[in-house]
Amino acid sequence: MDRIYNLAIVDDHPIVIEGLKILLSNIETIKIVECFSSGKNLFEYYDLDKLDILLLDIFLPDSNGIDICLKIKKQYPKIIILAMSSQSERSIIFQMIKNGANGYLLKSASLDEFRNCINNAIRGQLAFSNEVLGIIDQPNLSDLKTIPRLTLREREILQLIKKGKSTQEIADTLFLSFLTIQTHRRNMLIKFQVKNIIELMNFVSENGLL
Amino acid sequence: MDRIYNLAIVDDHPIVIEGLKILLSNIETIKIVECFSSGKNLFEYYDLDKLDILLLDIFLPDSNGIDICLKIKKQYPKIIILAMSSQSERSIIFQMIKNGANGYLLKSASLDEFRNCINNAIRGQLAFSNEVLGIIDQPNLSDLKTIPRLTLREREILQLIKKGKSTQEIADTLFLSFLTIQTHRRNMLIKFQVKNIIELMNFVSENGLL
DNA sequence: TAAAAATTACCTGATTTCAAGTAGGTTTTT
DNA sequence: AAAAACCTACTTGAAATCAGGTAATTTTTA
Repeated sequence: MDRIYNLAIVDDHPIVIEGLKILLSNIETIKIVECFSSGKNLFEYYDLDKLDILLLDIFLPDSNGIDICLKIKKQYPKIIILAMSSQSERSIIFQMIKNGANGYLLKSASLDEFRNCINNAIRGQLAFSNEVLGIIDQPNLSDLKTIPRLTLREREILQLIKKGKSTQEIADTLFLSFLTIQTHRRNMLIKFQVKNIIELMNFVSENGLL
Repeated sequence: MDRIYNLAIVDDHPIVIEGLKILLSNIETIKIVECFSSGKNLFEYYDLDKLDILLLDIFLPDSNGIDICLKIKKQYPKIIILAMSSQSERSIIFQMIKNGANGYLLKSASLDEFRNCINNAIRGQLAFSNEVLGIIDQPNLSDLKTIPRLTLREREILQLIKKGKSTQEIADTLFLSFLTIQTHRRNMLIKFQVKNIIELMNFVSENGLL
């Protein structure tokens, strides 16, 4: 447990990198070897196989942490990947874990949480910041049951609903009967088990449909 | 120009605050007097009139930088306010300037940009980070009309609407009459000139209210 | 302290959405 | 070719939202 871990950061916010540097300078077992501002920069790095830990932002200008995580883990399974994000979308957290991430922390986490998560991840645990734990804790049925997929028409109608169009307006733009649109709306409410359009919109955006 | 400027930071990301501290430690004319993690914490501060500069995050847990900026500028017009955000919604930038902000910088800005903006703002200039300048350049008519701000109650109700709650459910959770909620809903539709809740939700999220 | 804004709550009536069921025709899959 | 899924469209009726107006009380601001 005495070895020095080589750590790299991927984040497009220089100010965040600066903060992380300070934070990590207090941990003697860690050495920051490189900071990247995009996924491209990361993959261009010549010495990836020397890395032990990767702090990975989810939202990046040219890519996203979810895909990067999968790619890195495939090639270098030993690298410990800690996902960071300022948002806490439930499904993103799960996708990240599914892709092999060793932890997930919100940028709003305290400095202590950051330190703890990094240390725990080194010890081989799955590490989450407190707020993330809270999100994971609430068992969400939608994690278990497969998400029904949208048909072509449904997607089309959903896009118009999202723009704030009423049933009548949708019927007019698609040259369909008002009643047909009503049926599609109802089918979607049933299929996604929600009780109104807003819940439907939430479900759709949370699960990246559309 | 030799004086020391008292600076405060409002940001709910400890890691960002840490980074800013380091960044600002290189500027001799600036002294960080306080860091706040929410709008509430800021307004509870006893010594606001001693502040010269405020670095203000737009997205905060309890409020938003746009409202905070207006309120601060009204009471303490001399305080230099620099808005920070990780997103670059055009209308938010303009709203911020309209409310008296002295600059706007993206958190993805380089450390030099941060430094320059702060220095320029001190010199009395409107300071923008490069990417923000690019966004401002494309003229857009909808920037002119002021976006009405939400009252406390409205925000509260809007948050419940966003969760998919019906008028009756909102009335129950807030211990108010069904009719009162209806009135608030209607007021919001009128005030933001939209025709239904979905358009309202869109408007709100596009403009970073809530 | 007076004026303005916000919060609460009511009424009436139109419009829209939601719920449940049916059903014929088309497209896709097995 | 049959089965399954999809798209279309209807009926009836309940529930929720939207639109317009009024108004008293409380809080905030000038």
